[in-house]
Amino acid sequence: MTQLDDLDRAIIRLLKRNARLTISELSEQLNKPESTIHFRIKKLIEKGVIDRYTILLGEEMIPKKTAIVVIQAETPIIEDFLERYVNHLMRTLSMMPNVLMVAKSGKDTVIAIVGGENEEKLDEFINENIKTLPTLKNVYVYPIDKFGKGKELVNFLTEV
Amino acid sequence: MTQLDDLDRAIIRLLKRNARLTISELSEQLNKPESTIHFRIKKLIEKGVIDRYTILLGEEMIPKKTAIVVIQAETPIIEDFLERYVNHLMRTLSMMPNVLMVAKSGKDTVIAIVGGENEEKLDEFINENIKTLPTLKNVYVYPIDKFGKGKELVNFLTEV
DNA sequence: TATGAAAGACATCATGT
DNA sequence: ACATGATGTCTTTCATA
Repeated sequence: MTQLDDLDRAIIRLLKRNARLTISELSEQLNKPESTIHFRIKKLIEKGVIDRYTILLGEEMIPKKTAIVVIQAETPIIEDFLERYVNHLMRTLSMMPNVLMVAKSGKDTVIAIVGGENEEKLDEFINENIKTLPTLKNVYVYPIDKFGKGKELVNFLTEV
Repeated sequence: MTQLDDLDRAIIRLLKRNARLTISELSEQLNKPESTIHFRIKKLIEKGVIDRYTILLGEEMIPKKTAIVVIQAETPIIEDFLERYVNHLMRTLSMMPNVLMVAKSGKDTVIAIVGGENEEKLDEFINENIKTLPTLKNVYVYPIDKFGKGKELVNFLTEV
């Protein structure tokens, strides 16, 4: 594990908020010479602490309404079919542009984060494209009414 | 709503993968003049299509094990207490560094994405810090075994 | 590992097609 | 939408401590 000092953490926090801050701006805000900031960032990237730089899309590009959907597959008579079916389910869901995240939990459960332009279109998508998938035991839908933390995951996960 | 053309989308996709690409690199990869790329990016930022630039943390900084936790609050005798209690719950969870995301669904449900160094520490955290919260009706824990899409949300949400 | 200075690369802007 | 060139800013490298 890599040990970070205060300067490393300060750089990371500032870059998380705005990765377009120049080295000279960082140097000014943190009262360190440009070459030091440059050296630290280079090391952080080399060590893999900073993985990569990316962009977040703005409000007008992202779904206005999201929901977390918990999907449970019916246990088939032949055990081995379950794993294959759940994998197939994950691939199917992953391909849908409305589906922001897909994860597997346990043998028979798939959890997805789903987005839509508004509440109606989101419900429509879930009813027509998820609840209709074959061989499901349960589908629990948790519409998100308000984020308390991590709201921006939607901006991050949205594709164009 | 803003209408994007193929060039806009191509720029966004490349910047999502690597926001440190220079205008000249983008210009080369997309076979368009630098001035055009520069102009497009400027417009995309002005229009709010690109919200901001950020960094993702690497594997060694992020929790190795995550879980989605669905928390239902007990309905109190006095209706009005429920909203206050759920809001309090959200604030409490949001302050925990292990908690990557918190969202409210309906009147009595809070959903969180929680991370830990490994399965044992994650379970410990959930058992000691979440299941022990007062006035809960149910806590469903869905440990994530595998991501099918959106895996990087963990890199995005992790703080230092 | 930290720093200062210098060289080279880059973004930005204005102007014109 | 694209081309070009002028300008100032930023990154990167290297020598030194």
